[in-house]
Amino acid sequence: MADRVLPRGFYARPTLQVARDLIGKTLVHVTTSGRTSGLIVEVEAYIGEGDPACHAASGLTGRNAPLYGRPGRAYVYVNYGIHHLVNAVTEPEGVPAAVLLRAAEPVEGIDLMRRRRQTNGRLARASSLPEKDLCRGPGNLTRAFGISGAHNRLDLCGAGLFVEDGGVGGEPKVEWTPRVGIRVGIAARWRCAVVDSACVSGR
DNA sequence: CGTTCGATGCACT
DNA sequence: GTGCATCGAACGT
Repeated sequence: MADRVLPRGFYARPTLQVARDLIGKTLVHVTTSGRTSGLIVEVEAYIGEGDPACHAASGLTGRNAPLYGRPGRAYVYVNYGIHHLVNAVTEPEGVPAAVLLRAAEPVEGIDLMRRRRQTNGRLARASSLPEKDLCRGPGNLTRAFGISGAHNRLDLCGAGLFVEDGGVGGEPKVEWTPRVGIRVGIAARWRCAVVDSACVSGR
């Protein structure tokens, strides 16, 4: 297949540009259980120590170190004790910033996603989920894709977990809104989402 | 419809 | 000990 994996140079740019350009791209995770992929429809930017909502707001710590590292790597952490959230590290190395992947439209491995959603985690559902909800919300996305703490610092420019150039038709129409679920830094409109996508998480 | 709230791990103070 | 970049069940209206 053609090598459509986004190169490191894609991530080593201003975070808002990376966020915008990730919309419509394809997130792919290949495991022994199978291949899952989906179109990215919602992201959020977290930019630098001056951003109060960014994990780097208090400077370098053991947890947020990946934010300061190479662009194009994954920053995965646990929040609320039960959800893994995945980010793509951006900007040149040394600048702590990333794009949070919040929602995707399932493309490949939908049965596998559904199985992961139903069997993984403490909040498993008994009934079968609508396809559009499988990767709706950052916690749901990581569960459907089988992304866990083991993926922290993983290079997104290699094999396994990566983002591909979608090559799908025209550019989707997007909107910029305040970020969701945070208590500080709500003024910045750094959430980018596809307008009218059923797979975008709402408020 | 709407809002509230418990689950749950761990980094940080 | 505190506070989350969440989710969905369980309520109330």
